[in-house]
Amino acid sequence: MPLFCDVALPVPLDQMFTYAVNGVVPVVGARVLVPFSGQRLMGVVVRVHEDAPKDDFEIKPVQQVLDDAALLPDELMELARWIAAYYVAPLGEVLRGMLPLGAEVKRHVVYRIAEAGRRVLYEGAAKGSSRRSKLSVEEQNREYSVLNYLEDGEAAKISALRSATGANKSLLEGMVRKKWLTREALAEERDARRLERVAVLVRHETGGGEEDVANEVSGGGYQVSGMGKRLPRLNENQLAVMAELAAVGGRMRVLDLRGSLPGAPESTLGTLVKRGLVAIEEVAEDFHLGGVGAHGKKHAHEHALNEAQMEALGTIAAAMAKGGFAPHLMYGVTGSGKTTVYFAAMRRALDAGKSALLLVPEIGLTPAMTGQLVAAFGDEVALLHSQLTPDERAEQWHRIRRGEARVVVGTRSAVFAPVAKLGLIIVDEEHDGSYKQEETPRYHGRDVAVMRAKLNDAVVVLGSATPSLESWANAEKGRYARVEMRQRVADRPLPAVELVDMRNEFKETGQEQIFSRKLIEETQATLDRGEQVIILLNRRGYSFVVMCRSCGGKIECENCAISMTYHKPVSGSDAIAQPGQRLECHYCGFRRGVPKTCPKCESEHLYFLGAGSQQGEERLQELFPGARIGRMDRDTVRGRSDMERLLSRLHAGEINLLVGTQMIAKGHDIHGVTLVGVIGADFALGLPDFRAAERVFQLLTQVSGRAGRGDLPGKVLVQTYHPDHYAIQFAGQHDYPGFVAKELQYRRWMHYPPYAVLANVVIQSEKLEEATGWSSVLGRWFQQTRLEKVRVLGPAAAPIVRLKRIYRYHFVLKAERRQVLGEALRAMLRFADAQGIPRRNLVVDVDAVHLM
DNA sequence: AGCACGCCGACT
DNA sequence: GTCGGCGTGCTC
Repeated sequence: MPLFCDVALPVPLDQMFTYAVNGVVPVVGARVLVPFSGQRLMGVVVRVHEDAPKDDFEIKPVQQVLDDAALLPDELMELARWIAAYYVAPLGEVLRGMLPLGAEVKRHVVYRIAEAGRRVLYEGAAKGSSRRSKLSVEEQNREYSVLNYLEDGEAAKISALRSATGANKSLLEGMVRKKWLTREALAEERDARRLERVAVLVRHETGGGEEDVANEVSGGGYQVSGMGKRLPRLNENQLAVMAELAAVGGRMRVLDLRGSLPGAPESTLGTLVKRGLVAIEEVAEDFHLGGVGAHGKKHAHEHALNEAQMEALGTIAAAMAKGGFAPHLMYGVTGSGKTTVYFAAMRRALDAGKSALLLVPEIGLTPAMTGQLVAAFGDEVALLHSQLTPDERAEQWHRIRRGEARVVVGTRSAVFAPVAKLGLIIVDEEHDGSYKQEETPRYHGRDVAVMRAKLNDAVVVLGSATPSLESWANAEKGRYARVEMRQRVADRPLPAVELVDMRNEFKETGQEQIFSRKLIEETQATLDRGEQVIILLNRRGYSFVVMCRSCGGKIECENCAISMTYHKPVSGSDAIAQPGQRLECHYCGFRRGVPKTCPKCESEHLYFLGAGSQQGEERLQELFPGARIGRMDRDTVRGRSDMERLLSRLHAGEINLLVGTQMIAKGHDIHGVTLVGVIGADFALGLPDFRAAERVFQLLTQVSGRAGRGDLPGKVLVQTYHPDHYAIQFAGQHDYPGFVAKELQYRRWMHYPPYAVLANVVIQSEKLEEATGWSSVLGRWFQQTRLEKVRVLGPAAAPIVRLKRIYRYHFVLKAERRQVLGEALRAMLRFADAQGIPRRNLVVDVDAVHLM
């Protein structure tokens, strides 16, 4: 009986591939290595069966079965299938996102000498270099030495060839094209854990005696003998290394060895290895909780819970005790102590023998929370965040899979953590846009969390001070139980919010200023009282538009239809066109110098518009020369440690005035802050985005929440050009329910989520004609098929019509029911396929968050 | 996506 | 005549 297995491969193709099983029969959920279009790929087995495929394509055999048990449990396989169907994404790509094990299968290319290569080697040697060749003599020599190196017929990796001959990839590829070499792709399994180098003393038999090198060295001998031959004397450094190794029993981590002998040069060990006295072994590193310091915070569970927190915990705990799927929406104002409840609920889950998952937004994995987690859960916690290397990620993944970590905290993809006996999932700041993955598979971490809880009969808690309208509507419909905390802890008041009408400010002062008189005045007063100020200036860089006075054009990125942002050199002076300054595209990263004249009309009258955080900082420095100013944006915070440093300086009071982009709005708990200034947060209200009001409301509320978290009450000043807009008004009154009621009304009228399900379909191509042509082909199809109960808007140019050199047009599909939407999308993809529109040029984004 | 294959212009 | 650059089509 022939056996076949269907394998999901990480390629953008909506199908499985059938392979013949030879030898080991893989189980569903195991990884296999298979040949695929001249490559070797890792895939996941989704079905094992005996049905020979009808179509006669060549059935290739599975090359290697990598797991003898399912690496992904049934439950996660089911979740993967759900995601693939829901988000109209290939299952193989979904699975690739779930397994962080890219590190385990290392793909590499090996080269082997070919017949033609041998001929060149033997005949060409006499002929000398070909005159015809465009290559330099040096490169020809290099090619020759590559052939020489490979003469024995063994395959070699590029790294070996590079170090032996100095050949680079393009040289080797050139030789493959000339058919001098053949190339093979290999994929081999590797231990996922990080390897560390250990130095080991090599034992040598010395004559017939029992003595070995270690004894001789530690016994004070100055001569080392090996294999009966006398070796040259060792120098001091070498002896020190030998002695150190002998002293600890002959084995030591290379890292530690360096640490204990700081004086010895790096090369010493290498010399000893060459002489055969020391060997280097690579062993899997023991687990280290990478980079997590103990941030000596009090144990979270030691905090006494207040009444509202107890009630919230009670509801969640009761649901856990009862068992079964139970989704909750936890609406708690900023500063109401949601984190404390999360921790207590997670503790309950552990106590009940279950495990718990806490999802946080990208920036949310703050040092403070990390410290609290370690304090509360010790080494039972596994952290999965964006800054782990693939190896570290895999290491954490395996710890979780083995059941060593029952509390998992992480960003979006942590929702796939392979925990057993899942009892509780918490999604912190569930409204946060970073839960949406902006590449295939375009899943929403929050929604996947709810689905996973459902598949696991677990409790899920979506927490926020500004819940998404989708979640709020679900609570209204009774699908989610509601948990509310409307008071701040310790009865602290929410900050008073004052709006500053910038239109009046302009009328009265006659000039455009970043900071209003009111904000300057209040800032000064706050600093004078020894308190701290946070100012949100929601744009990076110095000026976000460079305009030409003559033609009115803006300087755009070469690759994108986007204005470039001006960044001042760090130690800049006031003068404008100086070297070192640059324009930067915040979408593709393209940089250029600042031109002297307009690229379009050559006019010299360029001017810089729109203040970003960099300019804000500079202005603040002028206004408050005595202030200790810090800036927090993507330019000053690159890694977690930068954020950590800024926050701890803020905590310590080393900074008393912090300016930054929206990353300052998220979750930080700094007690000395009593004034928050908000600049340009209402800019988004002018954008053609149906979620603009929701975003602005969330941002205002979140940043306001940074004020008055200590003993002193806080105040918020919002500078706005839209003081009457309901998002601004309701945010000023801390009236989330009021805002939601109004916004839901608008969404209902406009048939937008949560009253409709929506998908964005982007048609993209580097060639404008392709993008427009395919768009109209699809547009005509949509018109003709008149899909039932689906509204189609478009085709239209996407809001950013060109991004990274790719032209983009889009449709927005709206439907009342999800099923209908999914069918429409699949029908569209089938049509597109029949029309020969390549799948990679179509992006389907179900529940799109940005319609960019 | 990534790879092989094949057509075509450039160079000798 | 080769070399190598890129467009096309397929992948169990």
